[in-house]
Amino acid sequence: VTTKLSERQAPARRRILDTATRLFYGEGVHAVGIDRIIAEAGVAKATFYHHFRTKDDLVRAYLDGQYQQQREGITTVLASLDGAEPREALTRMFVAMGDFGGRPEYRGCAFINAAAEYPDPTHPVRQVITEQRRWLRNLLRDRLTTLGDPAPDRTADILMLIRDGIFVGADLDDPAPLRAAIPDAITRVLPGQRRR
Amino acid sequence: VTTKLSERQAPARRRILDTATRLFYGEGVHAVGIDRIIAEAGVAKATFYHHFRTKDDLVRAYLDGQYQQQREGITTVLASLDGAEPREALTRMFVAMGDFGGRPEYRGCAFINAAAEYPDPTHPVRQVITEQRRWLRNLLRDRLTTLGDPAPDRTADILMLIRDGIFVGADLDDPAPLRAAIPDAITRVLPGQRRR
Amino acid sequence: VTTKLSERQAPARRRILDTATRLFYGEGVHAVGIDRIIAEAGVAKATFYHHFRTKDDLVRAYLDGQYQQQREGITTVLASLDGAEPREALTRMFVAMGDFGGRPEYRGCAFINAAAEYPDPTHPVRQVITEQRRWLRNLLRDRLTTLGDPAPDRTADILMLIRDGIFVGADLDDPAPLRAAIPDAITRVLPGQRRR
Amino acid sequence: VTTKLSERQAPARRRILDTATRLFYGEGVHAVGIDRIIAEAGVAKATFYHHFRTKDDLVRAYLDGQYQQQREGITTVLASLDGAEPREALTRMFVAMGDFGGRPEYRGCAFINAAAEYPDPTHPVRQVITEQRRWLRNLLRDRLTTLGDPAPDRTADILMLIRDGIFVGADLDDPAPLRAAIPDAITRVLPGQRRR
DNA sequence: ACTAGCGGGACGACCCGTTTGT
DNA sequence: ACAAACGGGTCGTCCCGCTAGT
Repeated sequence: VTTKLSERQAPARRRILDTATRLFYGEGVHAVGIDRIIAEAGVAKATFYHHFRTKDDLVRAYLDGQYQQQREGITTVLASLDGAEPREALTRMFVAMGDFGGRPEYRGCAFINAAAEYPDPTHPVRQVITEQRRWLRNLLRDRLTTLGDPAPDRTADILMLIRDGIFVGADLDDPAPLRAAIPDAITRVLPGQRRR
Repeated sequence: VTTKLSERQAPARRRILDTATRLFYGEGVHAVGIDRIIAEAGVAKATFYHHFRTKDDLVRAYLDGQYQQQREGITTVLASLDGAEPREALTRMFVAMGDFGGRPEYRGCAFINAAAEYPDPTHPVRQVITEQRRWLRNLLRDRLTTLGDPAPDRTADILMLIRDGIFVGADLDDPAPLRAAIPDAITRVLPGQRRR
Repeated sequence: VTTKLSERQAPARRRILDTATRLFYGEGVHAVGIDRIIAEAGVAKATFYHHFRTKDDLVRAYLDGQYQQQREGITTVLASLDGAEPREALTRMFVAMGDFGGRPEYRGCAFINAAAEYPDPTHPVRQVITEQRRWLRNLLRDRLTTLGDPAPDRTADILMLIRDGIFVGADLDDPAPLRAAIPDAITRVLPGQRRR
Repeated sequence: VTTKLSERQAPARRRILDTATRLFYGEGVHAVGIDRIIAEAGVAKATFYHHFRTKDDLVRAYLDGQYQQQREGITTVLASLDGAEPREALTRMFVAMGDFGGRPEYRGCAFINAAAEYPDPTHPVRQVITEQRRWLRNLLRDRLTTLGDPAPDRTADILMLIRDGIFVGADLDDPAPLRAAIPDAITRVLPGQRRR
């Protein structure tokens, strides 16, 4: 007569983290209190503090989750582009970012937004952000190296500018023209191609 | 025999706004309470609420100030570049942004940071941000038109990406390589110039 | 070049008292702050505190004014009923109370309402209320004596019940049936008249 | 060996409501702050806001409690008068009101007092008051019908006047003569009885 | 592992009545 | 007549800890 685990609802930790992700991303970290999270996750306070020592721990877990999701997302995109021409693949990757920014629930880059609320660069939360950025920059640089860019570090830095610009602009401006500009931007920035 | 107004300390409103600017920019809006602002500004609570109806009003005033300062800053830079070649002037403008991002007290773009804490796009605070962005994009587009860019709107969109990327990256990454990449980025993005 | 007093708007003290009367009666004493009164009266704070030492002083003045107005009102009604049969005059007086309670801006008896906000029976505000009630009861008793009531004190007490009931009920219940009941109530309560 | 729930001290919600009832009734709603209530109830603020979403919610609960108490009180009185002559029972009921008004801690009618602090007739607090009054009036009318009153609605309206007069006067005037007048008042008001 | 409830105390924004100086 | 100052008050929310019970 006991409910099997497989039939039970998502375990408490998952529910907490999912709820926190939704609320933190949608409304900001400081704007969402623990009480609201536990209420919407349907768990008791003690349960929350059993799984997360403090709110900041939860914020870290939230960003860790975002980091992993982003890696999986980009990995998937790149896998689907396996046969494509390298330059084309890179462009498609940035277009995918634009697509992401065009979704109705889009609310900016979780990392950039979190950084705005955690000014102290030594804060653990910031470390996740730093790690995510390093990972992405390395990925770009490796791709550029493969692609034969004579200055892959430099181009990677520039592509990072574009990336941040996309994530910020898709939130603050009209995403339509911005997304339309992405392939052009990548083309201009990548080396060795005649223009116009 | 009465103290002249000019000799008195900065009037209350100024002190409040200056303090708020320093704290909001340095630590985030939600992270700074009214009590702290009035304490550091050395004014009474009633005085604060005499000058600003609500905290959001103060936030608006803070961003309005940032907007104006930014306009003045860019105007000054452009004035000092009056004789320069248009393409060069534009590059210098972006380099100046990088310089701004290299300052020790730099903490990101006040507008992007504020947007992260005000998710609701209809909020008055967001309107200041929207206005600032429109102003900058128009300025860029006009410059590009003067410069003979065949697609000034498109290039302006791309330059906005670069701008946001600079302001974000200068906060989240090592600003040195980022700043070094700026002239290159502008060169690549601007039209009609042979590359490499 | 000085504006003649006769040309000026209502003097400050009057404007303050009128505004306070409107707001205190309409929204309650505790619910209305000094700031609001001076704003709506269009006077400076210093002016306010020049005319009234404290808020409680203003409340007293407000109730004094209500007291006087009520006396004048009743005096006027009675004067207009000078020739009427005494019993009829008394009835008319209570009907007039009901009429007062039927006005759209009616919000209950100023004295009863004020007493609800000033529980301490020794408070100056309460003394105005006590005085008003004594005055009215005496007036009723004298009328009843004139009218030949063998127990004027007793009947006055009962008529006071009716009065308070009218002022309370006209605010809390539908005033229409209440007002219709008034002449009947007086008839039943007054002595020596056959019924039905 | 664990303390049974029944042996523990009164649960938080009860303590809060009891304290609020005492203070709201004794000093007025606006005059009593949340902080004072939680201090005297010995609960934490979070506990308070766990049980009552806002202060107004507590005020509603306070009046709901008064309403129920009053119903129980009157029901008890009527039960104890079960065999009595109907007219006598009604008189006794009003005498009981007077007794209530004669108690040292008496501070007026909780409903009338609350209405004075909540001018807006659409406010939830007012709805409790309206309900209480409808209930009482209906009870009186039913009694009068039973008693053979040819105009039970009219007499009920008049008895409501008396009721309000008692509750107001017992607070604002000397309760002694007022209480002495009650049986006489009821006699005069009830139909069909020779007088004097 | 999870729940309900409670305690604690600092802090959030905002308003109170009052006084002073220009 | 205005602006500023003052100190404490309003209601409400913050994050976090703890106990008792399932």
